[in-house]
Amino acid sequence: MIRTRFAPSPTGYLHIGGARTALFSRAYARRHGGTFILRVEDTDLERSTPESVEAILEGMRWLGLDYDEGPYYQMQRMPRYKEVLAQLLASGHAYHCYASREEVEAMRERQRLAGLKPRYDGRWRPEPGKILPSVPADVMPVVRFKNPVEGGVAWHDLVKGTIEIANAELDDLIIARPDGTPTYNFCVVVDDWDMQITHVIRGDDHVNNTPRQINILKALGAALPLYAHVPMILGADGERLSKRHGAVSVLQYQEDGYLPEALLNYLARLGWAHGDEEIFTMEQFVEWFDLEAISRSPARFNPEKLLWTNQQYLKTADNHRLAELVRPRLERIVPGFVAEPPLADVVQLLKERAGTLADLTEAAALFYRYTEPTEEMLAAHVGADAVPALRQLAAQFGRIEWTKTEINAAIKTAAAECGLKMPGIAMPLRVIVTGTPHTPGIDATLALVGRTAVLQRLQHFLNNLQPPAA
RNA sequence: GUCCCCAUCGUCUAGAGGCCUAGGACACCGCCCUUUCACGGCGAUAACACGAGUUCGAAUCUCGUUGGGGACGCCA
Repeated sequence: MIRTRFAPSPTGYLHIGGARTALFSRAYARRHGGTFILRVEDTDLERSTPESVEAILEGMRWLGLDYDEGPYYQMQRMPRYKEVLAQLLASGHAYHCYASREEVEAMRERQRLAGLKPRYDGRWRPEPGKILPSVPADVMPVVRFKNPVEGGVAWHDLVKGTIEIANAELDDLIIARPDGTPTYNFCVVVDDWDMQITHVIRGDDHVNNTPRQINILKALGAALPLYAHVPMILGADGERLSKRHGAVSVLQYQEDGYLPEALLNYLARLGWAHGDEEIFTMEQFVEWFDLEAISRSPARFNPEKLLWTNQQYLKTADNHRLAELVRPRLERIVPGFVAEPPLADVVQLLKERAGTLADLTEAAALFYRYTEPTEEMLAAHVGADAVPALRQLAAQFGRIEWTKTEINAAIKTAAAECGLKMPGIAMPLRVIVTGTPHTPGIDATLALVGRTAVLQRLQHFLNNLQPPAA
């Protein structure tokens, strides 16, 4: 039975890198009928906040990344960690270290200066026949894991292949602070062990933690999970993705008007591919997903392709769903918003031309608030030769059946009778009725704006025409 | 600096020795469609980092170089 987990630390929002890891982790479990677990790694009291927990859960919810178990919270598992800690101490796999923080930092500084990798030198590590320094009275010790000195650690990474690291590269890491609270590498091990995680799927930045965790697992006599390290997401400049590159929070994309399935689809394609497939459903993704197919090198985040992906989803999204997504946005920008014409109809007309819900909202606003065309706009688009046709239409529009087809017919007739080509009449109408030169097809637009408003605006324009200079 | 990992169009990628005069997608450019803006259709430009091997044959295997990313916390 396959069990995977997503283990974010609540020190900020859910970012897109985390979301992708969660997506992969979940897809792998689903693919194999396994269990996907959410575990909140909140042992950093200084930085973890309940707001972050909520933001992460909210992000997962929005994306539809549901889980089968959890959320588990590490802070609620303290007794268990302390128990295992005592076990490790008792078995001689861990020891107390009284070196002060300053002392260790000085040690690291010296090593760095000497061109070495900064490592704890094991001064408090007990060895047969070794005499330890005398215990200072005023220092509370940390607990260090007694890492093997000889040999190395190797594992077959499911995305990267075999990785091998010499134990000589590792040092005795701190697994508990002076106050007794356990640290990350230790909690992860105990959790993965207790929760019987079979596949640890996580970001590339954890590769270096893996040998340490394997060593602790071995000291505990625990079975080793399989590991899969997925490459990082980089910004457009190839640097590690950060706020500097624009939105990194999943919820920011929600706010910017992206559909969750579009974001997920884009994220899935970042570092993973199934032949030439670009747009696919979550079901297909789960069916096709395979850890071995994940790319081994980091990928750059490309906002333009995300936008395109979103557009693909917008085009085929259900009108009523889109209407409900656009409604609150419209309410924000149109005072006293009333959904007449029906939002679903407006959305149907506009969704093919929008990249985001924000675009869609902006375009839809045209049907719910009217801004009179500026003088410049009129000068640019409404020639004197259009006036007769406009007069004719003002009369005609009152009589016809108010449908796209009838409106279209009336416009064509008026244009023909007044010797105008389509743009010669469509543009003036567009500008006068909507206040903007960019709208969908004029017939469909007028149909939705409604007969009353169209006639009123047209009449208003005609009434205000300056009489020709006599 | 030390260790780990990586390397195909600008970007995301297909490619697991001959199917590759390297395919798809985004972006960019051009043309078409057109009632404006879009959508859409068609087309063009564009890549196997470099150098040695192995092999009848290498984008695909090996080594090196260069470049990039990650890690080196009493953060996770």
